[in-house]
Amino acid sequence: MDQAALNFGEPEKGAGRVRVLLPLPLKGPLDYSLPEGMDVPPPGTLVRVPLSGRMAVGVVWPEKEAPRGKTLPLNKLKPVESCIDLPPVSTDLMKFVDWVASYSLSSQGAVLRMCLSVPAALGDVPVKTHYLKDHVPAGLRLTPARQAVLDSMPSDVPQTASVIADRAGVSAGVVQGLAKAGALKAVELSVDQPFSPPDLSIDGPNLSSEQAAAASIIRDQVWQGGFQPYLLDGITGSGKTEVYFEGLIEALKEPGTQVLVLVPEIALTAQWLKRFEARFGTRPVVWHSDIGLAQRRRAWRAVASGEARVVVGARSALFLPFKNLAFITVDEEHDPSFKQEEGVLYHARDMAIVRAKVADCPIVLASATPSLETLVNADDGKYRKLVLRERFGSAVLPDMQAVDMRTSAPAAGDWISPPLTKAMKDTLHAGEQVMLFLNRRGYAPLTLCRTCGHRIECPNCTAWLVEHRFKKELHCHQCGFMRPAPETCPECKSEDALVACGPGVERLFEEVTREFSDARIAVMTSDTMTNPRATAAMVEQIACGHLDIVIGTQIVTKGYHFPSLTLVGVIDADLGLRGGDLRAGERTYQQLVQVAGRAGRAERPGRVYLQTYEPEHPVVQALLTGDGETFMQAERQSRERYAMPPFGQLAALVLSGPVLTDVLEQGRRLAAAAPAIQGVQFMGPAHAPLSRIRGLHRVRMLVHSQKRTGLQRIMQSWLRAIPPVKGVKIKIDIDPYSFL
DNA sequence: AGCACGCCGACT
DNA sequence: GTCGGCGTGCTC
Repeated sequence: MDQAALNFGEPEKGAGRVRVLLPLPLKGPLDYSLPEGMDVPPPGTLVRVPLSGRMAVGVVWPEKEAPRGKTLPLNKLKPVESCIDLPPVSTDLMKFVDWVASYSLSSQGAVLRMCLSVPAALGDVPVKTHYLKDHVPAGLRLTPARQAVLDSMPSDVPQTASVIADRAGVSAGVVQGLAKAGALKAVELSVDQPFSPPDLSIDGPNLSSEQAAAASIIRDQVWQGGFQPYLLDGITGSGKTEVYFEGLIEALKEPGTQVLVLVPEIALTAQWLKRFEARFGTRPVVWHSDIGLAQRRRAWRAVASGEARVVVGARSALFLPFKNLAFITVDEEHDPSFKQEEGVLYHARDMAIVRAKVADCPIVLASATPSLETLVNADDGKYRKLVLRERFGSAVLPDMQAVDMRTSAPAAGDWISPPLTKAMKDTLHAGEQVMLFLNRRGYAPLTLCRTCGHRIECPNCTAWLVEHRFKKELHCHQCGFMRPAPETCPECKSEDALVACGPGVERLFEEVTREFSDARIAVMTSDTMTNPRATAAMVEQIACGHLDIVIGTQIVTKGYHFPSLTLVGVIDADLGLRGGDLRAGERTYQQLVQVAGRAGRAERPGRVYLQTYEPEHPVVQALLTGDGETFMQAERQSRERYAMPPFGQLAALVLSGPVLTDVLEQGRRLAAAAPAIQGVQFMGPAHAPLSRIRGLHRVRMLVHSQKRTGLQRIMQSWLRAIPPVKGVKIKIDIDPYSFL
């Protein structure tokens, strides 16, 4: 990550002219004139401006040293319509937008769009009529109902008619009648209730000496201020959360400060929020992709005004308009979901570092299984490392064992080996819970016709349709296509010839139901946990022991804590290794450590069974011996040897379009124009592993630089020179994580 | 992202 | 003969 050049040009005077950045993927800011009598709005001001026949909201952008290109004459410019009555966007945020845009090679406007992704927040906030007591006019007929209203109303807190009526035990009409008669005063109040500030006086739990030491270092840094990243490397159950909570508290002691906690989307659970509430006496401001429109507006405005002191959010929360950001935490920093794979492609963990640098504040990256990138930065001294080695309380790490599937094979058509079955029986006997982990949704990943050999594929993608037997449907996990599960082969019309191939969690459910007929079983996947309420209910059921066996995809690896769960069975420990991309080993190791961490968190020791066909694989060995350090050291050496990230840098190009020959032609042009640069290799074009998605053909290229930084410039000058092929889109992915 | 302008099918 | 399909292209 190139953190150089966070410099910013001084604002420049241009008479009656302002540059406005719009939240659109344009080349850069547009110029507008200032109407007669309007004060020059300072950079950061939100303005409403005309744009090809409509109104748009933008931000007055600082002038760079030299305005590139030709400037339009003042009289050709459209005037700014008005300034919006909201606090101006901070200089920090503008620097951050510029930085992210130039790092990710996307337009500033596309990045700004992530900051202003709340159209509702920029308009007027809806109001609701509230009522207060007024002087009762002479001659008012005071019926018993009216009297009840006046008696039950507080004298100073405005309330809505329905609340007042409820409390008085009358209908809302009575309240409106009183208001009409002048006995009540109407006040229009925003429907957005303010967030209550965190309570810093609540006593925290007693910290272990290790936790206390780490917390005190973070607290000192927060108190002192200034940019400094920390790696908080603590095994599962070591109480990392309590440690960074201490950092939050220290930051919040200063009036007006704000703190941000970034978490993987999926980890924003009711359990996490409950924990927060216990420590701070209130809920934090929550931000993620599917909070409702009203909540979005309320949260955005509260962040912009400074009222929101603590924000917990998924990666997009990085782009909120903080006024005074004083501390950032990235929890589970290794989590691959921090990489944004659509639109502006960025890694939220890396951009959080930049955000902290711009805000000049400390940042903590927390994980039980830190990414190699972060470990290297810590070893290089860029990040300070804090280590927690003890599990909190009396909990001990689970006992891991491998099941060699070559010698302990399950019965034909089954997926659970005899040793794991036995362990499950013992665990259930002891009144404890079992979790089975299989990172595959649905019943079976492939449906095959025994007669003609036809494989049922998605019509739009090069991908098999996955059977979802609970819903009696076949789904494409790439594009969302679905169709009813057929009875006969769609190709040869044979009856009873379709067979499901390979396991999925639903199939596992079938097997478990058969083998453990009186066990209470839950399946946890994104298909069964579609809304937070259903999720919370299921989690509660498991946590209080109403379920015996949990079968889940990666969704179970994050954020949950089940006290009587003592056995974890990993159905296919090799699954993640097959893709063979550069981080396959690292990612599988991290994921399996995280699943294993679900076992035996309370006083009961846990056991983990890893079913594998390759027990001697370094990942499996690292898990069995508990020696992750040696494993990551080996990973590090191999990355260093081949100058792979973070020792070198990668950029991927994905070309896509409806006509394959056009896409290939674009690839050929790009390859032909690739510059010869020492230490930089251009690879491809080649068909992408997923060669068609949503009907678009895909071709990939990869650029590899031996140097750690600076690939952007090379990419830019290379791509600028290429004539575009119509109907072909080019996506640039700096620091790619997906190679599909 | 909108909203324009711009060339080819089913309607009064 | 028109209304309108959404395919490229521009927005100060």
